[in-house]
Amino acid sequence: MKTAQTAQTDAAQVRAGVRTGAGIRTKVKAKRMPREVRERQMLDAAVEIFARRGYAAASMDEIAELAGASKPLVYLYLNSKEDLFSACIRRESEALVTAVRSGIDPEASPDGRLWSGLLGFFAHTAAHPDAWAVLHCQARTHGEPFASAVCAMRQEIVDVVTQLIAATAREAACAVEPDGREITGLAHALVGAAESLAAWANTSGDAAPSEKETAATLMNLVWAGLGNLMNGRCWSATRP
Amino acid sequence: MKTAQTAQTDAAQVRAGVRTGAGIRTKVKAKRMPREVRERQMLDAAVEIFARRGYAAASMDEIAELAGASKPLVYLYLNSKEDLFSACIRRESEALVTAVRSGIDPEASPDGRLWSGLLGFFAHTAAHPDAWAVLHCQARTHGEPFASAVCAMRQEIVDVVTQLIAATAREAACAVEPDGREITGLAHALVGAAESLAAWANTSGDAAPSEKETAATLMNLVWAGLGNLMNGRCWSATRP
Amino acid sequence: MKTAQTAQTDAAQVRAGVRTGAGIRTKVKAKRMPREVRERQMLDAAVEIFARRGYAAASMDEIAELAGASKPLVYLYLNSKEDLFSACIRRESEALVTAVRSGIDPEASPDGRLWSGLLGFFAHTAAHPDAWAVLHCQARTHGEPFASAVCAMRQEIVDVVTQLIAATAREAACAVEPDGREITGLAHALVGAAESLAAWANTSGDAAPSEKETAATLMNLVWAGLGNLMNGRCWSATRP
Amino acid sequence: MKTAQTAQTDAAQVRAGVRTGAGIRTKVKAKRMPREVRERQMLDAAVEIFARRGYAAASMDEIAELAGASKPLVYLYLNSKEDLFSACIRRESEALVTAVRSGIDPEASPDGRLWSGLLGFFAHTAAHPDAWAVLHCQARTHGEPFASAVCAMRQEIVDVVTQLIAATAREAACAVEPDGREITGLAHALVGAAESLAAWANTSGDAAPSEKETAATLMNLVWAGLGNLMNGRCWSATRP
DNA sequence: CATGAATGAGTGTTCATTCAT
DNA sequence: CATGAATGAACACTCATTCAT
Repeated sequence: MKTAQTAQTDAAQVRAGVRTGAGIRTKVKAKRMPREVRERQMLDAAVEIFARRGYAAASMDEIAELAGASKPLVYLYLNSKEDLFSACIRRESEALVTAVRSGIDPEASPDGRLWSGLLGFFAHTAAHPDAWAVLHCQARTHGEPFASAVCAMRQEIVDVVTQLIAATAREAACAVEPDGREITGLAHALVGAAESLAAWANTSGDAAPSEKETAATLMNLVWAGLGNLMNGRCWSATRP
Repeated sequence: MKTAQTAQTDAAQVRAGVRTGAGIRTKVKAKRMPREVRERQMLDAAVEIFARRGYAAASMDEIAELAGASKPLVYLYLNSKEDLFSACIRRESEALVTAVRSGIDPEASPDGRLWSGLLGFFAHTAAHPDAWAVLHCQARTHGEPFASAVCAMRQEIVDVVTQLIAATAREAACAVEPDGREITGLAHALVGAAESLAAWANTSGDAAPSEKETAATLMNLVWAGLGNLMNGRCWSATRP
Repeated sequence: MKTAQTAQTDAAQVRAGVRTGAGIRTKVKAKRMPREVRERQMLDAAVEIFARRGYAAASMDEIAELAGASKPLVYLYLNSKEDLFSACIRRESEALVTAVRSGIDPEASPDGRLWSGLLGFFAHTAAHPDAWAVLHCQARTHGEPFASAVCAMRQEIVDVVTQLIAATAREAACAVEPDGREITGLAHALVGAAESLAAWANTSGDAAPSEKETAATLMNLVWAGLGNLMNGRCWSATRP
Repeated sequence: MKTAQTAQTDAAQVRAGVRTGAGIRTKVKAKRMPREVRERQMLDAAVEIFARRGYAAASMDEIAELAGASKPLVYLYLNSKEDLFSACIRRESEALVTAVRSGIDPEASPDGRLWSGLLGFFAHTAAHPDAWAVLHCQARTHGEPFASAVCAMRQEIVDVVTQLIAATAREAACAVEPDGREITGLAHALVGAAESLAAWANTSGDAAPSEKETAATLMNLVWAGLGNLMNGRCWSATRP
């Protein structure tokens, strides 16, 4: 009977340790699993390899092996190396944006909302360093289709931050309504700072700061400035 | 007369626009130039191609063509792809550090010095986006020799910023001596914010803010926070 | 019917004669053959090209084409030019040693054994002139790994000859035990003479002597001298 | 004044030790020498490099450097790598044939003439191992023009030996007039044996036998057989 | 004639991708 | 669907050769 067979096959699942270069992950060699699952495994493997080797140096052989699938199957499901890379970027972009969005507590105070958004960002990038490496370092340097996908994701985050800052301004009934353009600039600066900190934290090895520390560093750096700006107080270059 | 004709032909050295893939630059096809000049052209071309395609995907053929030289000549002068990449990193690192250092007016006040340093960094990265892409995105993801070279450069800039902040702290007779690790984090955040702003400014088309405006945005965002930090005042998450 | 047509086409696999440079061999272009067979074809082609052009001048392209396969397949199976050359040497060495060994009738008299050994050596080198060219001319002039492999093979043959001569000496109850170094020299002389005769026979066209005649010529030339040496009788330069 | 200048230049002749790979020779860098001398230096260098690296792997740069001349001059005098190689073969072939011919004492007895011819051959190949390596190993494996040049040289030597054997037969008033074809075969065998012994002696390093020893080995091997043949006594395969 | 800038043509090697079984 | 045979197209790198100065 099919059920019994499947059960048996499941029980006898081959679990083999694989070492690919400095690879540590364990490859699960199981036959006949639903496409959805297989595809996820392929994307997992691809993200890992792309992060480790870079887009161009990553080999489809290695990805297929790490995914525990045959190369023709990878092509059947994901068409080409480019499409595979695109799929990685799409999945990881969405995951990151979701993590940031869902980290924000809409009931919190303005600074609390910014804080929780940052915390979501840093927690996600710390938990998925390969994904972050792909998005931050690989995707932007390998041709238009990839770069613009990442750009769109970035824009989404910038929008979130922009709305956060605008809301802050409104709630503070601030003296000077800052213009939209300046707010967008501030959002870009904030996101850039966060990205840079995330990359730094991920590559700091053992001495990496916790997500809370990283987020606090950034809040310390910018919150006072944001508050000043909301009240029309500017730093002025006394001696340009 | 033949002599005159030849002279004329020589004088009217062929200047042909070339399009290599998405290439836009104009290649100057001039034969027999001193090694120094050719080498600079090669580095220029290499930086551009490395930025556009990434280290691994960049082809020596394309670099040579863009440099207006043949591949063997590139190898004669620069030995190998690795060496060429190293040479790019070295040259661009030094240029960037020099730009930042020489932008700082040592007579200025602490905030003025930070302002002018940012402005220098900013102006340079905006003027040489390819160089910055190579340093920031490529060099760190392609093996030790490159990564450490970039790391050294980054450290120099962080040092500059660190000294700036430290000087600020001293002049402010600040209550709390900030620790080195936190300063490094702040420097990374600053650099990331600056980079992001630069990219945003570069892609804003007509409405692009001037470098001074961009730098002012960043100063507004961070100067107050830096001041607070120097005095031991932190933002605290009231509702974590 | 389409099925029938396809079947026919499959059955009538394209057999095309190819001329590569001065190539004469007929290449069999058959797709999808077992690895073992393809590998043998590759080695055949490699031996031919290495013999014709020399190790350094032989191109993997030409070898692949003559083998009726693509270059990547050659690399998949044989890894590199060096490994391919090694494989050739190994295969041909073993074949030659086997030919010599299996040609010797252990029941025969000493001279009969030498005769049959020569005949075996001779027949093999005449039948596989490319293989002999690779072993004799190429392998020794291209670096240690190759040289020592050929050296080992040569030693095996010298050993065979040595044992033959030693047996002769024993049976003849010879007066003087010849030293090993001299025997090695004699073996080299014999091999050189045999090789030279083989080449001469090969290029004599219609008037070419049979292998047996050639072998007889050599036996006539050396047997008496060998017998003398075994008995301590030397030719002496009466007038140096 | 020109004379003074030249004198000065001559006095300041650069004498630089060069190390090319395992190279040991000392390069004499002298300007303005007669073409004949320069050409000889070039051929010397070429023979050395061709022997050390093989024809294909030898680089014109290295040859020019070892010859102490500029590359364009090498091309001016010798046209191309092929022509240079041909010139080497021609010069060394002639030298070898001359050495063999002039070594033979026409007054000597038959065996004395053979002996002295062999001695000349072995002495020359031992004194010029690079030349012999080029003739024996390189020239025959790099295409028709070279192979046939060497073949012609070889034929000259075979002719010399053939005449020697024929003269021997005549002088011995031998019982059976051996036919010309058999004598030619014997000559080929002899020459091949000598070649093989020369190569062996040259590659034996420190333990290399002297020329007299080598020649004696060969005489011991063949003289008795030759004598027998001249008298119609053949070895016969008792048990073929 | 030396110097050194310059290159066309080719080398060994790799990899994404396909297809028959 | 896994297996493995098969390849087109490219890539880094080298070298004999030329020519202006």
